[in-house]
Amino acid sequence: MKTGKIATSKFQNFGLRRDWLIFFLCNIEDWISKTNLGNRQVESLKTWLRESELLEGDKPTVVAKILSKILTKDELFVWKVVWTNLYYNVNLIKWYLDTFDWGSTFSRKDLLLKLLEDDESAKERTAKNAISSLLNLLDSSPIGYELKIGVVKKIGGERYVKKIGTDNLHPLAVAYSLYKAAEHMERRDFTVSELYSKEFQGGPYKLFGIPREKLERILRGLDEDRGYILNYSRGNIYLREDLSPLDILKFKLYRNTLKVREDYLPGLLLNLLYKYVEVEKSSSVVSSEEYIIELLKDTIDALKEIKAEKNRLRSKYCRIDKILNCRQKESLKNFLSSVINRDVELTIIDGNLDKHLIRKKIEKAFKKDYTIHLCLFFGRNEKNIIKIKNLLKELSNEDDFKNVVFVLSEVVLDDETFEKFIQYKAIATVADKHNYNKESKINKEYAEKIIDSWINRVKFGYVQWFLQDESDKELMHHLSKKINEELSRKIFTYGLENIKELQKNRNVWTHRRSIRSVEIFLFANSIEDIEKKTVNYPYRYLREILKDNNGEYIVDVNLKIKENTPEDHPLKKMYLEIKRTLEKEKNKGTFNLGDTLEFLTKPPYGTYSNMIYMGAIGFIMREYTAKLFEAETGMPIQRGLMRDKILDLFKYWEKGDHREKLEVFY
DNA sequence: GTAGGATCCCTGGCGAAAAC
DNA sequence: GTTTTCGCCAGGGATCCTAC
Repeated sequence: MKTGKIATSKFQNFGLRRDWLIFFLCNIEDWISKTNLGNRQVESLKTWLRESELLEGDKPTVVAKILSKILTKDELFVWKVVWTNLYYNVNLIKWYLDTFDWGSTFSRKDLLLKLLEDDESAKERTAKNAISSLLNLLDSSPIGYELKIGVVKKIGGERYVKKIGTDNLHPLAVAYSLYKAAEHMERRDFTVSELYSKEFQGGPYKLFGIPREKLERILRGLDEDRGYILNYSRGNIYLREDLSPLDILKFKLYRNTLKVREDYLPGLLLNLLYKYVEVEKSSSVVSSEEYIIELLKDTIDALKEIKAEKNRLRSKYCRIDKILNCRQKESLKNFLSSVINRDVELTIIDGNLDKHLIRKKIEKAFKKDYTIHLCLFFGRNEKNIIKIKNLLKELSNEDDFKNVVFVLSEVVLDDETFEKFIQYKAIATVADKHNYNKESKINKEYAEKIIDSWINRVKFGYVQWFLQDESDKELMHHLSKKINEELSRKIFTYGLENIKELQKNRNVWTHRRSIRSVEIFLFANSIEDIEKKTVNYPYRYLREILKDNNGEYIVDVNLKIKENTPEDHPLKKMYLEIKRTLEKEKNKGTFNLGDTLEFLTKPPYGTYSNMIYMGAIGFIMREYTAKLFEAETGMPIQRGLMRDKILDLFKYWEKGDHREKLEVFY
């Protein structure tokens, strides 16, 4: 490792994020050409990958190639290897692990002050950048929130880190950390006691905070594994001379290929056996024939029970939407809507359902007219995918579903994943019945992790989308941008998203009431007036309502829409349609403004309560100030009252409240 | 020695969230 | 509703490294 400086800005303030590493490991040969990260992010990721020993120059290393194969089976193992490598290559990580004790909590400020104290040459800004990278790494990767090497929490205005540690260490992760330490310390035998000393350079305690008792159990297990990995006796660890850290990774890869068989050994059965073996070891009872028959009877009963439970669960979880829990559904929704300005409503549908059931499900799925309606479909195999594609082609062309974005994941829920999920669920249920609470909990977690890992593959895989007569293939993590920039405009043809500059800021799209936005446009006397009132963020984006895509105003100085403005400009279109609709109400007596203008909330307009739409309606309703009268009082609707009517209008559209206040006449 | 690319570091704009 | 603060991110200059 390079000696000296701890503080560094070489990570550009970014941490190594889970999504980044997964994306890299899924595309190790061509990740640079496929990535949509910004230039500084790529620079940061490259640095993290080099320091993690996954890149050499711009080429993936053997370690990267092995980890890419382990990733889908055991993602946490990958992070343990990365963390181990970072300790030896990044002064900042080494400093963090060497300096702070397990179990302690410290604020961002504490970290900064300690860093400035320990690295006197560091400038404050550089130290801040370094801490920023470290916190970002802990906050956005499983190193922090799953391995609990630093759990980041915001208390009040400040971020705090709690260095908790984990005892959930794979034996081979322990072995890897020991062989890494051996490489750096140039010796191959250690004592457990020295692993727990402050001076030891790495090892499973320094890196992961594993309790001694748990570590000793893992070491005994490794020793009993025919001494392939290491020998352990009475607190002494002897590593093999002919093995390197890389060999441990190869061993893990080999184990993974055997894992399919292991998975079918029911965990509950193993637990039962361990339990009996422990009893036997601690007592002086010699196994009798009867005892063994009794033991086998119990285990065979357990196997039968698990088998029956599996059959029951296969029908219970026959549909993908039943397999996913709320958190997993939410995670997919957040992923798919990450950069979409409008709210998104998502429904997840199993493509194997009958056509009429699918139709019914979609009809019930969406509650609001102004949101993006997303239907995410999953299949079970390639043949299935072809069938679903044909179905979606048909549905997307139907009039009832012309505003629904259909998305089909090309990553299928394969039999292997499904069976593993069922296996763990079945063991958990049986364990629960027999009051093996710990086993039940562990197996429930395994089942969830199997699906989490599959969701991960889905997120970085391809999808086929269908909207009206169009369809295309896209990486799922690009779909959100595609919807925001293209598909949303296809649904809301006269929505304000058609003004490109308005898409640049999310705040103005956030669902909220904004009296000021209404007032800015309703009360203005001239364009200068509007410009003056929209100087500061976020209001400055609102003036774009009055511009076209070339940045030219579509209104004259007196705020009249120019004659030559194309009729498909969203604001002009809304203005004309409102005019046409209200004209019809002239001489007809009292009418309800909310009902009459409700068409604006649906496609192709998609009006809802946010800063830009409230501003736009404020602008359009200028025309009717003092021309409309309130039914209840007979009073003319002047500016102030018009503002209140507009606020009521949005409330009525949203919640159905205040309808009576919207009764008006000409 | 020099050119050009890679890396390191500082600065500041912007958006989102928190505080007022 | 407005102002302030914090974190994310990019631009760009300085320095280091490497190939010629």
